[in-house]
Amino acid sequence: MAPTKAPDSSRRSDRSRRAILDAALALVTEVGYRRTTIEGIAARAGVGKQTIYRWWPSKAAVLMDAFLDLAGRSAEGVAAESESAGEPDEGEQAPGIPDTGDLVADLKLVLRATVDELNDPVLEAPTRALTAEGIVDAKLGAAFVHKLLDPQLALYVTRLRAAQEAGDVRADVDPRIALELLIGPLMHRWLLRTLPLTHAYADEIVEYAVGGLAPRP
Amino acid sequence: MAPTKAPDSSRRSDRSRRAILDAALALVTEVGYRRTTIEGIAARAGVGKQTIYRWWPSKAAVLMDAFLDLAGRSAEGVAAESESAGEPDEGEQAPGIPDTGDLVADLKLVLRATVDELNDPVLEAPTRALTAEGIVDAKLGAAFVHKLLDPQLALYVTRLRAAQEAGDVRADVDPRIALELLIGPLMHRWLLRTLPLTHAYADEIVEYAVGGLAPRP
DNA sequence: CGCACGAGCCGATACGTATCGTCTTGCAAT
DNA sequence: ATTGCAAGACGATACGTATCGGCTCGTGCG
Repeated sequence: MAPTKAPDSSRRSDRSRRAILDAALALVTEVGYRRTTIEGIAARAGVGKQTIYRWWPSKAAVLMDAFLDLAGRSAEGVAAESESAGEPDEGEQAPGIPDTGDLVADLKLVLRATVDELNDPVLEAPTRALTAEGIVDAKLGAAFVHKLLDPQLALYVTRLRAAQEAGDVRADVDPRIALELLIGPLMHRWLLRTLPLTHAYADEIVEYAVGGLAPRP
Repeated sequence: MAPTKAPDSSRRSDRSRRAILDAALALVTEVGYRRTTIEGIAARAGVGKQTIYRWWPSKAAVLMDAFLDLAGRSAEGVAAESESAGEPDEGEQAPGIPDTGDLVADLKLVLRATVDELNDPVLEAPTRALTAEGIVDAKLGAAFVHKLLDPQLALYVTRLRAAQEAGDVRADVDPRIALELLIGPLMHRWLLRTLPLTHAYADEIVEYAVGGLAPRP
């Protein structure tokens, strides 16, 4: 009763894997998550359906891998470009949050970048699809948080810890909560589309939040 | 140019309507949104499929109405309780945020109630399903925000305006942004399940947020 | 008044389509 | 020879539409 016929990953076709990931991402941005089907992905990738079902348990899982793949390549691209470009671009996750000593300015920079990312039409559809799926499916949501969100949040924690040591933030503040004070409102507005998500909004959130975290004179 | 659309709502069977709404809500909490089907709702409600398609355009729309219905009845229940508690004639509609003069205490009360609501197993599944659907489907999301969220948020705006007149909040603060500083983190934690959603968390959010909104001495 | 009559909703169900996830078949690679 | 792969047939659901009698109204004639 072999419960799981473990596929031999050493024999896996990387060519098919990439084609599947690319096709999934393309279809999601083109026709939306609802109307992208496994069969559609297989057809676009020039791949048999079984090749998808062999390696992924669900459409959401495929999209998650595709998204991780995109994030990885995007990070590489930005890192390479930022050397020749004069102005810093968006999506500067890998190196962490800058620490110029000015907490407000640093956070504004990062939150503005996050705003740009969320407003990026290429990233919007897949991100919304994954987030929505994770909200309903606890298992997938946990994977999403663990693989994509937590690493980001950890950057805030280190920056906020530094701010505490510098005396910009009270010592009794929990960084895990402080960070949610910053990105919670951003995500809320983006997810529910209550009002436009702008740089000005990010700036105000930073100012209000840091005001509540700063030492009381 | 819509000759086919115009069911006579005066002849509508309220019995069927209720049965459909109840069945939809029950199925969503029992088997989840994904696996509740229109056919399943019809069968459970003892109703023809066409009776659902006649009055609602989609599964999400049915669930939205079911949810509004639930919220309405729940509000009545609360009103009935508070009546026997001593208040002879309380308005049956939205009670609003209390104003005891202590902004922090008032907000903690309301945010704790919101936490309890979000953790209520009866409300959780339908709320998650509707929110997730709204995140992906902009049209439905707008309806969700307009019918369910905005009325709630308006209560915060009035309370925060009062706080501004009382001098507890700076006059240059936009209440629409201040309110998101409060509920954004709550929703963020609930939606993404990063950490448990507790009263203690609600309290800290209120303290940090109000600290950032208060007049600077 | 009273009672047929027709309009329209209702429960039920058949229908064609879409998508799912599994299974089968050759083929290519190793 | 073994195993992944492309292609697609297959049964199972669920969708949304189209009808079919049955039932409940409001209307108008007697």
